[in-house]
Amino acid sequence: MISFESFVLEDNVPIYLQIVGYIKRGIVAGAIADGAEMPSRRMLSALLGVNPNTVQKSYALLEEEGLIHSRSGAKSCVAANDAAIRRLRGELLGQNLKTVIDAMKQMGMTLSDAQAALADHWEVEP
Amino acid sequence: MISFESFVLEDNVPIYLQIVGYIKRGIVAGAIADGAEMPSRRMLSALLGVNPNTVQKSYALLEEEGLIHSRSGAKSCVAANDAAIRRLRGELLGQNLKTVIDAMKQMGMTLSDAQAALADHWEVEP
DNA sequence: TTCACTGTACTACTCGTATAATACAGTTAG
DNA sequence: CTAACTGTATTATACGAGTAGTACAGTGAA
Repeated sequence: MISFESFVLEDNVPIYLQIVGYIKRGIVAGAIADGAEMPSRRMLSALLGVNPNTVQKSYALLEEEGLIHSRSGAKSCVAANDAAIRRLRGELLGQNLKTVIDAMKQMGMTLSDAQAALADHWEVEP
Repeated sequence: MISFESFVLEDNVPIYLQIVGYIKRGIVAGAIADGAEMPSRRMLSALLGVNPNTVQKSYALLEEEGLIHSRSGAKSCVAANDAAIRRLRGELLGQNLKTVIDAMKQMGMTLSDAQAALADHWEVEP
């Protein structure tokens, strides 16, 4: 079962998208194996302190993308083979890096600056 | 005068915050010098294709943080000395990197992986 | 079979974002 | 001086996000 221990809510980005991103990254990392059970919508909403409808919205989005499979009454489970995981890794990496790279370039930084800054901030957090 | 040529609207993040971020990065890069005139709220809103009230919200936020100075009737101007710029650079860099580093770590990447990915994506875009 | 849990589906409400249309007083260049 | 611009303020509307409460049928273990 996936752990949501390191999940922290951020401001200015929709909660249901934060949940989707967290689960996607968990799938890429292998923390959630193919076929594994997902926590129920009610349980996860209680754990995160958000509304059940918000988690439902996240799960519906994951279902649309074919990353989880749900049957009425039973727990949802992960549906992500190796090909899907590879595609997902590239997608997430690209999205995350594009924002930072654009910002750093606009601030006048070079690739060397960026790599130095990345190394500086890598081990700072607990 | 600062150029908004490379400004592109993103989804899922408030427009007025995107504008604030763009201007802050411009100040850090030196593209907007201390004392320089800001574009008027009406002109910028027309240029970006957003509502004047949205730009007003951005400027009000920058005013609150002491990064611009406005007098009724005259154009607003930048108020950012070297100390303020240094503080701003560290602030923006930390915010941007924290999100990416957390995401990469959750995906199971090492610092080497991250630096390689950063280099891969650095020169891809026009 | 029973019963707790599951996914799913509603309605209603609050709040922040964004737009729209004005209005008014201060500034500044012609 | 004047006219075009400026910042500032107001009211109204629309939409998505998030919360709250409720309901119902399917699933699965005791």
